[in-house]
Amino acid sequence: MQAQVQLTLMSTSFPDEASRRLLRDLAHSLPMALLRTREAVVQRFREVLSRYGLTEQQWRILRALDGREGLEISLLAEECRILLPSMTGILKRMEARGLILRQASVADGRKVRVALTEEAKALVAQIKPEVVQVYVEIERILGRNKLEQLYALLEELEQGLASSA
Amino acid sequence: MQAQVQLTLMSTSFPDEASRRLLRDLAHSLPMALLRTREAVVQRFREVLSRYGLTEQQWRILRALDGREGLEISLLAEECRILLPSMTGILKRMEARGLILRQASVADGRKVRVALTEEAKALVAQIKPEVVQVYVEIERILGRNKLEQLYALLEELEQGLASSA
DNA sequence: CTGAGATAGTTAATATATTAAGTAAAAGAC
DNA sequence: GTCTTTTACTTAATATATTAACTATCTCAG
Repeated sequence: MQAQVQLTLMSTSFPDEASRRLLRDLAHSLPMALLRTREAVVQRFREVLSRYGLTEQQWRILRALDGREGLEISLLAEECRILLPSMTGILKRMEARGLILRQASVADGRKVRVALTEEAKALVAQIKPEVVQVYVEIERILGRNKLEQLYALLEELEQGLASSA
Repeated sequence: MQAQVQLTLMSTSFPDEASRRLLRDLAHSLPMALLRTREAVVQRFREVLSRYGLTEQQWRILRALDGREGLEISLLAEECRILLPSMTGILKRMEARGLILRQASVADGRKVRVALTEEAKALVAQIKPEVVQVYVEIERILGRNKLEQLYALLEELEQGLASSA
């Protein structure tokens, strides 16, 4: 079965319908499509964030912590989809800049909670409206319905891949 | 107008309908949704590619060069959505491993064309069927219609953002 | 020609991503 | 209560992303 697929793929002369469609899908390339669109979207946000000396990842962390008391690093990492080794460095830089505070847990010596400083909260409040404007533009481009549709499809695929893992 | 939005966003007590929807969209976070889905998709491909000691980026380059005589580095970079400074390092590693060849252009001393070695072509032929199987699974999860729908929405948003840049 | 720009790539510096190891504290097994 | 395993992070090593600066051509106006 696997060998069959390989064979038809390697002989490009007379591919049957099935492998022709697979090849077209391959040309589509879902990772590339997701990358290109994400790149285009993120660029808009980056234009805003870079004026404040923030990276996209730092903004994700600011957004996740905003309006909360604090969060364990692991939970924060999970929510922001940033791996722990990356978090270590990012939080170090954010702490050095005075955007976050760390406090070790008394109950569990391994856990560390991080929270926004007042300065960071003010920064988030200042940036948020500009970020909202980017969303407004995106919705203007795609329309509210299609945007919701896109969210739904992305979610469905993510969940499907996760559950069949 | 901008100040208006900011004001409603900062008073979380009684947000009106518009800002409430904007905040929900913000919680959605399109970059995060694209990231999460892409992460889930790419992980499947990475399981295959890592067995061959390839990164996702290197695979994009292999795929782009496969079946062609060669390509200028700039064009390759554009097609693979990899920035030139990154390309320099990636191509260096791929050349060291014997996957690509470089040849300076005679017509234009600045340009460099890269092409796959025979070894690389054989590697691509070997890996391709496994990659196709990942696509088969993705299509099984989402269904062909929804998958095409997803591609279309991603494309439309990307184009929209590009043209309104 | 010739000098001002534009192009193709690389180098440099900093920030993240990814995988593997390592460390310290906590939870469980016995 | 020790011993093993798990958990929460950090460190290390390598690969890539991003922005800026630099080099060697090339192009083209004058």
